[in-house]
Amino acid sequence: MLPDVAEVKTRRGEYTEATRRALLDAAARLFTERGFAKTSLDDVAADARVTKGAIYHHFSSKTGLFEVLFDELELTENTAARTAFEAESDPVLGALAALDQFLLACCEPVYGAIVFREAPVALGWDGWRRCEEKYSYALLDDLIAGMVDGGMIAASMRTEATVSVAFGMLGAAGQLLARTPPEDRERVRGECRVPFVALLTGMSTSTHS
Amino acid sequence: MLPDVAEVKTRRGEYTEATRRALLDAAARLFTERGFAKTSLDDVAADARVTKGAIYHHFSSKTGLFEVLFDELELTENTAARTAFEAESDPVLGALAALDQFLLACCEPVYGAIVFREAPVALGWDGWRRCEEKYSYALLDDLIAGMVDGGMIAASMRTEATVSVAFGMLGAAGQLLARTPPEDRERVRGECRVPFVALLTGMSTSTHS
DNA sequence: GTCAGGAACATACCCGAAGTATGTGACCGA
DNA sequence: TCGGTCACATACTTCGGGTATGTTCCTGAC
Repeated sequence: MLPDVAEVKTRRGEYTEATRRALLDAAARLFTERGFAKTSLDDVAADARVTKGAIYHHFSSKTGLFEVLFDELELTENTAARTAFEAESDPVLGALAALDQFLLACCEPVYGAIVFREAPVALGWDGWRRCEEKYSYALLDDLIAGMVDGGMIAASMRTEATVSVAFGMLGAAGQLLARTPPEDRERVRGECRVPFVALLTGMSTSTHS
Repeated sequence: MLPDVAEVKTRRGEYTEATRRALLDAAARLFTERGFAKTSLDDVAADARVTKGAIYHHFSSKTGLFEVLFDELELTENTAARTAFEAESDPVLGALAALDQFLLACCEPVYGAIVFREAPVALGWDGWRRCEEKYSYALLDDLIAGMVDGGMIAASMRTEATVSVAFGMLGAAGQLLARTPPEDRERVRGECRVPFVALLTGMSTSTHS
């Protein structure tokens, strides 16, 4: 690593952590701008002012690098959404609060691009789903369970299919927002809420199949 | 091309069409089994008993080959779904008929795998969406328009966001079905219908945002 | 104090796969 | 029959992910 901005000489660990951070930041930028497939590891390394050796020292592979980045983003966002959910006493209001938190996060360009646009490409659909099982799938499952236990929706809704389809909705909304020019995001975000509200309404009234 | 099974010597055009067909069939098989990324063009060529030169003679690139395959599958399926939709006089029943046709097609392993599992990987998310605009997006748009015009749902539903989110639902259901072992498909297909019915129900009753 | 050892990278190389350039035989119209 | 073009095959280039190895610096043990 070129010591061009190395004013502070502290402990070694801080240096290596800085390198790791620089790599993750560079990857986030380039993957968001050019896409995962069209970004080479040399590009990422150059952007972080290191070489490819540093990448393979800190991460297992290109996919591994992406996965760490993915986990970072999804952990913070998912925690925020879960917090919003649990802050409400009513599960339906909690679900809406979590939804709003999610849609808001998708307006931030990096999150939507990495988690919903690039992740299927980088990890494959199976890998993507595997990674999401800790986050969105788990949250959706809890969310639906809460509404079922509260008697708001029918128990027949608590299936893997419902969770998958709901996740598909979130993904589509996220990608749409990530692609929408900033000046239109507020409007589109409101429009995205509509089908979710309709789904919740339909779930609570329809007890038949 | 090795003339090992060249019993019938007919016109040249039929030979070349047979080669093209063989390439598309081989691609469909291998992309479905191994995935797009893990299938090389040499593999496809070998499976069709030709070489890579034949591929680049008939198609523009690996992506181009996939796109032709995608268009073929999506054209037939989309036509069937549209036919099912237009056969019903009531738009809501028509939408359900189209949905059932779609879910049924997803149980056929090639369609679901190519159109929903591999397409985002092969074409990137933007390219996928671009290709789908002719098919699923257009059909969903007409479908929603029909329900709005018939007064079944609020006009506020007719937005790009609703179409996108509905497409995300279909995609998720399709991928789930494509991944589900054959013996469970019937059950899962029924479970997949539930959130769609709930969405339609919710749309028709909720006139507020 | 020094010396072994490992952490944190850099450098050089390998290899698979997409894409390209060129060769070749067969057919077809003139 | 002869030039041209179609329908491929063959040989080559390029690019990028991954690996193997070198190098420097710090750290801790004696």
